[in-house]
Amino acid sequence: METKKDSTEEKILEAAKNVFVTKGMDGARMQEIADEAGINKALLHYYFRSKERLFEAIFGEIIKYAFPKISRIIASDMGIVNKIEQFVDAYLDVLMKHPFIPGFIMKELSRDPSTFLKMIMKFGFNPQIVFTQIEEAMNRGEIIRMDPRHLAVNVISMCVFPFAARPIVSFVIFKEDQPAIEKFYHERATVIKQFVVNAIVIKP
Amino acid sequence: METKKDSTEEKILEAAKNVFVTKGMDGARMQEIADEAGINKALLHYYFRSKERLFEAIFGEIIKYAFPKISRIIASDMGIVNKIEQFVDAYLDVLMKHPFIPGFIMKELSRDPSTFLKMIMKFGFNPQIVFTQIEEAMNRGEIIRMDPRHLAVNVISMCVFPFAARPIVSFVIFKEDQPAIEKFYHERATVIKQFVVNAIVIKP
DNA sequence: GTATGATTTAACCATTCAGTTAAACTATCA
DNA sequence: TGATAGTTTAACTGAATGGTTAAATCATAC
Repeated sequence: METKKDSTEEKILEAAKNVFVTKGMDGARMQEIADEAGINKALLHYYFRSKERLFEAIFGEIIKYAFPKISRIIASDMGIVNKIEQFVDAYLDVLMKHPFIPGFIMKELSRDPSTFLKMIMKFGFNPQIVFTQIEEAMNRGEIIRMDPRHLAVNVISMCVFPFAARPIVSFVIFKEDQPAIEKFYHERATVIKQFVVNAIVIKP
Repeated sequence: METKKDSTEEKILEAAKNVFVTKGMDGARMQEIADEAGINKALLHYYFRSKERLFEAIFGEIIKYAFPKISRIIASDMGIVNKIEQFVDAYLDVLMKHPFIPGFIMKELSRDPSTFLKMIMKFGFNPQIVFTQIEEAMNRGEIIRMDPRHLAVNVISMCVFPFAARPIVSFVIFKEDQPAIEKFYHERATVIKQFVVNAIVIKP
């Protein structure tokens, strides 16, 4: 019984993810989720008692992706430039696989900040570690002087924002030319790394 | 007779903006808007017949801010580096005055992309102009070679994203230390300009 | 074959919410 | 004074929606 994972439950989770991600908690309709999962409302409630519970299931799942084992990269003891490059690669990799995450998080963030920030705390990464490391590199003259917090925000912005604003980017720049869009997003990692290195690394 | 602007209507618009901006179209409640405006639901419908109409009024207003007279800067014939710097200054200025805009747009974008993209079209700025100018500067060896579209996305990302993700930034980095947050956001323009110049300008 | 759990059907309940209505009240203007 | 626009109060309608329920059906295992 249920050798892999219960197929219906997975269908529900998949459908719920799609609907919640595009419509948000408020906009999502249980009926729509049921339809998309190819079942009926009764069965949907049979699996997940309430909309609230279903949402939390999805939400937790997504957060796990959003703040991934990148902590490990951050905590590692490699050089800062190397570390930034690995961070960008790892983060872009996650985003390419789950491009809807930024949009979803932005939406739910203002709706209910408290539960969200609680979630973040659980992953409790300490940015101070990176900030200190950046400052040391500056003192050694490896990279230019700048507020480490601004540097971090710059890097993360360039990684995340294009996914949050994907519809605008794809419409304004690419007129919905799908293959070109795909290509563009695949190039992001390389471009960002190059851009950051150019901006901060001091050549001897 | 309404010498300035009808005070009640303005109270409504102000209240509606606040509610729509934090809750989104779906999450917003007419009752809440009425309460926040210090009036009752009946009067609210007396001024704006429906939630739709009220939302559209707010939406149009906000879009006007979001895509401001920056077009003029883009179309001007100053040098590209200068132009980027002026763009960043102007854009950050708008964002500092209306910091809620990015979050709002992100939310409503996935809910109803069509009406939104229609709005954008109206402002019909042609990014191709800037792209061409960037390429010319590259050919003259003023700035390094890179896909102009990536450059544009990088700059805009660094400008906009911190506002869209403001709650996270202020929580993770600043632990809600308001004055520090304010200071940080005021520094953004200078930091971004410096960062971009470092990244792309070729020193002779 | 029968028991059990999964699934459907379809009706239903309770609540929330946008929007309406009518009546009364207030202030202002003419 | 009386007309008029703005405003309140309070009750209501109607639709959408989350959630429940009971009975019927289907599949599978025992």
